Amino acid sequence: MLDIKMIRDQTDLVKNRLASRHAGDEAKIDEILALDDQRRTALTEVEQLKATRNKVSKEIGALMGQKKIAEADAKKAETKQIGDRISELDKTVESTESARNSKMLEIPNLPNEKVKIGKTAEDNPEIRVHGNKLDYSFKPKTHVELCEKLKLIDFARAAKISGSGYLLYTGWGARLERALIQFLLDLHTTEHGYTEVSPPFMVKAECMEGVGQFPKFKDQYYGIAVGDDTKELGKLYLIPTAETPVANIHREEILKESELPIYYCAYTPCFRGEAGAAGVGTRGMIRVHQFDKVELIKITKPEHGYEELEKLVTNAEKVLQLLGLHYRVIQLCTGDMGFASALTYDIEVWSPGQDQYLEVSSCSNCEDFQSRRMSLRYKTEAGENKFPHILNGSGTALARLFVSLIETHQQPDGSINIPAALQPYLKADKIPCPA
RNA sequence: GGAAGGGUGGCUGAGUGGUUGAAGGCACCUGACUCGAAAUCAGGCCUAGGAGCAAUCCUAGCGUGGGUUCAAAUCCCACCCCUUCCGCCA
Repeated sequence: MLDIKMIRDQTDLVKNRLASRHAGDEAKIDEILALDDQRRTALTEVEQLKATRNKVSKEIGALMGQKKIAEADAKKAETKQIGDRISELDKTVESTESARNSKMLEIPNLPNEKVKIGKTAEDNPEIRVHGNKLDYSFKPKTHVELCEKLKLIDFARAAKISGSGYLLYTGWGARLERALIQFLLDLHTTEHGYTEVSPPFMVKAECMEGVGQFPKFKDQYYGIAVGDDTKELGKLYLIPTAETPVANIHREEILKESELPIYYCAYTPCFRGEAGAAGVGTRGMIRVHQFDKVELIKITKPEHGYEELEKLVTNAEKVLQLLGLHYRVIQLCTGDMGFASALTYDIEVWSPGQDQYLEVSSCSNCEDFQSRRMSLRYKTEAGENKFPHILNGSGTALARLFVSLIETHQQPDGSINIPAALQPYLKADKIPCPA
């Protein structure tokens, strides 16, 4: 969330930057300020009353010690009334504070000043392109055709057991998925210096809130119940990305400056309701309710946040380079950025079968937006507590990577060539096409 | 799920309802002593919110949330977590 002090002191700046997202959030700022003002008025008064009560209570203690019971009783009567007023004001402070905080949780992050002002994905600037679209001597098949022909995925039976939007990997398909996970984790841990973690796949609501998924996008995620116990429903949620558990690892901690930067990478499945997205690009593996992903997370000092983001993007790109895939890097404009992000690069890999680019990685610096929400700080050498920058990036999403990989490397005979970097993991140099 | 025990500052560990934000110790920081270090001595050393230009002051916090009281780490209630044992289980 945003710093309430910044909202107070630089109101116009905050409003302008929010307005650049074209989401109408700037209108909520005045409501927040009004509540904040009410809260502080009540707080100032109640704190003065409490100071008085504390003082008198001590005097009562002293009088009791001297056995001056009558005088003590007189003072008790005096503070009794103060007590009533205090509990009244305490309620005001609490209600205005909680109303203010709820509203603040719905305000997205401010775009960094480097971000291009724009409204939609049309306005996203392209940063760089790697490789180019291959010319095929035959009409390239789509990944759906390839998966069916090579029996990599059984779409029909996945739908039978779980409904639409789920994948049943089979045979070479399952092996390829597993090989990719292993390849990605090895790359990031041994080449890029990340520490591998394997987190829970279910988290508390406060973790969802910590990274910005709650409260605004609650209807996008799966809540878990034990059996039919509805009391349990809503206590835990299936993670939509490893970012959720991993970014929260150090929540409510004060790290030492010397511990930063922290680099984590994690493989997890990701669960997304995709509410409202039905029918939009839902063919095959492009948009599903469950997919695998290797995620990269960094916790850094604010002054290093952006150079670390550049490195993170490079780390994700390395995956695509090693797999021989054509891709481009774009920067999201203000109107297209996610809720928590201050600056985001998307990496889109080319899919010959779809004849379009597919987003396989989104790398963001959320600055201190998430660390404030989860109360993660670090102590500087000077003894000051500061909020670190939290960065996340896919390194990369698997389902779409799978799509691009098999479509790109398909051969005229229907088989799929495996790039050299992946061969040791799959223990094969091609996936054969059954007759 | 059942039984017992336990949750106090970075760690350890006291705490009869009333100068206890919290003794003592350890660790850490600053200064003194020293050529330097160790030892010793003096001081400092949590977090959040609010007022103030500032120095500083005030409020809150002893697992969490309620309650009793003029006053709660201390009494009452509920919940959470940890340890051990039992049950169940991949």
